[in-house]
Amino acid sequence: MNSETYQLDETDRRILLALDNDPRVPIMMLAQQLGLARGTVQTRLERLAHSGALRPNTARILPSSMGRGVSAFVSAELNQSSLNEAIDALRRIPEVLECVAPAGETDLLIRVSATDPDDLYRVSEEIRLCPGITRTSTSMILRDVIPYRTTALLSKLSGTKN
Amino acid sequence: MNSETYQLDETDRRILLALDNDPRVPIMMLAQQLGLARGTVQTRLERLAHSGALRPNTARILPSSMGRGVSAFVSAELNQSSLNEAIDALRRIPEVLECVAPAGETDLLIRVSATDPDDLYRVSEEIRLCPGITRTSTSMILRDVIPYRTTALLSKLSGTKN
DNA sequence: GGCATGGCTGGTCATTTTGACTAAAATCCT
DNA sequence: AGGATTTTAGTCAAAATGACCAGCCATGCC
Repeated sequence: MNSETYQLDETDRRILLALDNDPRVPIMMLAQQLGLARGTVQTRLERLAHSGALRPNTARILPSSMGRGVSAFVSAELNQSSLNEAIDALRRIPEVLECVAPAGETDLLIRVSATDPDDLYRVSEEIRLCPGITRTSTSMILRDVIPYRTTALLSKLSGTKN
Repeated sequence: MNSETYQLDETDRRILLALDNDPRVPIMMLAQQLGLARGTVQTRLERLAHSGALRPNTARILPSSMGRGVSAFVSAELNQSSLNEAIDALRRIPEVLECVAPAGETDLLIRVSATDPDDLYRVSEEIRLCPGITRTSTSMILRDVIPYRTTALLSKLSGTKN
């Protein structure tokens, strides 16, 4: 179910783009707006929901609306042997919004959010204390220049066979 | 409309958490599941939609489902005077999914996605050629350890006054 | 060529949901 | 305490939903 990710086709993309503003528009509106039969849209929506191609809905929530006005990237080096413990520990910190493993010197790049600089300090301390983490370096995000988006990619793909 | 971000309250958070799996559940189900009146949920949903607290729906789409299996962070240094031109140029590259300005040596941290390493090279070239960008350094994301989430934060807040 | 498959269409049906609107009760704020 | 705001619980007509269906058209396979 997770081995090969579901690939969106042109119709999926059109539906998703049409849902961009309001994910709750009635299926019939979608259908006529896209020139599809209602049943088709209904089927696609159902399929999409189970496809694993979408993050959970709460991934749409901006940290700032939860009183977390301060964001930062924490890069961490770690004791390679205890990677999994470190990840588990990180997962248990609510302020850890995201974590990736990049190639290069830093082993983990962690995105955190906090209420204020003081709180940010607390969170990065908490990260530093995770088992297996040997060194961290925090850099605050000064500005959210382009917020996460896929719209441009979606549109680019549109008009292509696949 | 953008100066002060809307702050979610406890009810908003409960609604959003309940919507996490399926953003299209009927309002009545939500209402009875949460022990609220239908009208309340209806009002909150409408308010939420206009609050600016949520990213567009397409932000839920995983790049992998668009045939973009390769992700990377590109850090860029730039000629400070032409910041805005650089940003505009970046915005016009569909593969640029996100961009933040962190404190520290790198001026911009850019998240990109590509179909394969070759394509990634092409994209980073395209970034390097943006006006005002003087130097870039690309590091591929080997693993998506914790995908973007706010659920933990939402739950943490629950049970608090605000 | 002939056939099965899968997806889309356009139609039906009974049931449920929606949006808009009440008035009254509860809650919040100062 | 008093006013403002929110929530409740109720109504209504109109619309959407989910679950069907048979027909049609591509596609791929033997």
